[in-house]
Amino acid sequence: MKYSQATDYALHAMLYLVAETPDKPVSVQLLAEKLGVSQTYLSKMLTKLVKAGLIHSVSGANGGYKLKRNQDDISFLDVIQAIEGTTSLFECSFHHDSACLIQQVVADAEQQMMQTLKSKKIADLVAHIPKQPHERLT
Amino acid sequence: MKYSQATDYALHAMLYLVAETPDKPVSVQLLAEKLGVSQTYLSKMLTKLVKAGLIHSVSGANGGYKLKRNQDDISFLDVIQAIEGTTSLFECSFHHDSACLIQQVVADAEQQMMQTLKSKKIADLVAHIPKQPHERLT
DNA sequence: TCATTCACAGACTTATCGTATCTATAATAT
DNA sequence: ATATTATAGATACGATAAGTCTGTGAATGA
Ligand code: SF4
Ligand code: SF4
Repeated sequence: MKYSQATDYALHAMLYLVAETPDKPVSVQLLAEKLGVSQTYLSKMLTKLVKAGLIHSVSGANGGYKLKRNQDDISFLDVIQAIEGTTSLFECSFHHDSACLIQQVVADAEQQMMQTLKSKKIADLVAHIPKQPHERLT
Repeated sequence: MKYSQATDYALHAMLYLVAETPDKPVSVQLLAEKLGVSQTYLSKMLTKLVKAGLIHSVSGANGGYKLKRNQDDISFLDVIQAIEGTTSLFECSFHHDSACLIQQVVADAEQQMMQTLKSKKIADLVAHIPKQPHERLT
């Protein structure tokens, strides 16, 4: 059970967007180059981020992506949920008259994690971005 | 991103084991019947629980499974990790000289969840077990 | 001792989902 | 108009989850 690699890409892309100039859009071509991933694939994730209202897209020449909200407003949770969705980690596959307590327990725990992820903002790591392009491990 | 259905089965099986008599082993046949799942498939998960040291298996006639440790000692986290494994939720697929902060943030959050799951014991829900066999939703 | 009952292991099939590519279309700047 | 860029859809591939089948070996009890 793991977050998808797409989430990894999205988080890194957001990191670059936060670090870049606040106004001028950044093309997917540049981002893909920095991350060492194909443009078409990365654009899928960026589109999800757009639909989640985190970033804004500009079509046409000199277009690209830029932040939509205030950068201090964008949390890890926002990005992760934009990619992974918001369905809860555990859903009981049974049913009967009373409510499901196992599900309740796991949901509580997941809430703890979400709380933390919500408090951490992407902008918190902005100083951390490496100068060189990323190198893939796998 | 979801826990596997196997985790669902395992949690419910543990619930039954905790509720049953403390000493006499329960056969996989009975458990499978209660949960409405095939014996061979359920036994895979029970074997994982055995290897994780949570339950004990007794071969031969009148055999089955019974708890190994003190029942108050078995947490949700124990069961979940026995099935899902212990690899962390997020692993950065890149590398460079400095340490990975994104990974750190997510790991911290995951730790929060694990903390909660560790504090919740299976035995806490023992009064909750339904009399009737489970009915599958999907 | 012998047959029965059980857990256990491995091979195997199938379905589902993540990963990735390709292509076509629509929007915009020059 | 043309080049540039995002967006959508179709498609292919691989990995993992879900589930079945079969055989093996251990304990029981008759
Ligand atoms: S978790 Fe509890 S409520 Fe949900 S199906 Fe199992 S026993 Fe019923
Ligand atoms: S250290 Fe930070 S920037 Fe570098 S790969 Fe890990 S998450 Fe990405």
